[in-house]
Amino acid sequence: MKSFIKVMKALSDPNRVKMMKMLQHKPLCVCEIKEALGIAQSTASKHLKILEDAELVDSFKDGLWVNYSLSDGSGSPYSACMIGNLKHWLDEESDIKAITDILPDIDRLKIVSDG
Amino acid sequence: MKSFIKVMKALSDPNRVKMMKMLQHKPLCVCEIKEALGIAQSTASKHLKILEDAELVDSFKDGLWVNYSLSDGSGSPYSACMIGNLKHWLDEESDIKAITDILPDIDRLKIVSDG
DNA sequence: TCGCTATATTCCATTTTAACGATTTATAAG
DNA sequence: CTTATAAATCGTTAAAATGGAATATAGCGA
Repeated sequence: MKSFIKVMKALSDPNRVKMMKMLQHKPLCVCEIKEALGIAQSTASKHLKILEDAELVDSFKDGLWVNYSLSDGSGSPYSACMIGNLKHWLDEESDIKAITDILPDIDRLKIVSDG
Repeated sequence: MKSFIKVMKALSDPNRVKMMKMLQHKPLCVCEIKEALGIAQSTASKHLKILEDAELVDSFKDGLWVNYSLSDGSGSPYSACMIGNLKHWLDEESDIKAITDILPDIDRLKIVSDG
C-alpha cells in the first residue's frame, strides 16, 4: 500500500507531472528543470526527490551536475505502469506542449545560478 | 491535466484506496463503508465525493440509501486505467485483506446511526 | 404533517504540502 | 587552500487536505 500511495502522491502535483513529461525527451539536471518550469532550485530539487522516492525517476551524478532520468520501472509495478502510460498521456495538454516546446532551447551551460 | 491530477489525488489517500478495493466486491452504501473503515460518516461521505469527482465511482440512490459502485471507466482514460489495475493490485496487502475479510459481515440494516 | 434515518454539508482544529530564500554540502578548477 | 557552482537541506509561511462533531437535507412511513 505504502509504495502505491507514494506513486499516486508523487503524481498528484502538476509540476511533478510536468517533470515526468520533460524527462521523456531526455535526462535533465535540476537547473534545466527549474528553468523550464520557472520555479526555485530548492523547489525543483525537492520535487525530484519525491519522484525518486516513488521510483519514478533515477539520478546519476556527472561532476557538479546531477542528471535525472525516467526510471525503467523495475522498482515497482505501480511506477512501471504510470511511467508507461504517461508516455502517451497528456501530450495534447497545452501546459505540457508549452514546456516541451521550450525544452530544446534550454542549455544548462547558459543558466545563471541566481535566476 | 486537471482530470489526471484529480485521479491521482483521489488515489493518494489510504482510506480512498481501501474504498475502491471494497467496491470491487460489491456496491456499498456510505454507512457500510464508514463501518468497515472505522471512520466518521461525514469523513466517508467526503471521501466518496472525491472518488466520484475523479470518475472512479458512481452513485445511485435507493430510497434513503446511496449505493456507491466502481465506475465503468467511461469517464476518463485515467480513471479507466486505475480502476482496471486496482483489480489486481494490492490484493495481498494486509490492510486490504483485513477489510475484505470483514466485509461479508457488514449489513447496512444492522448498523446503528451513531456508531 | 411529523418523526425517523441515511447522506450531505458546514464548521473548526490539526496535519500535510508546496513554495521560497538562505545555508550547507559536494565537486571542480585555479 | 580558496573560489565558484550545482544540488540538497533547513527554516518559515501560506495553502490545501484530513477528520470529526454538529447541522442540514432528503426520502420513507405512520
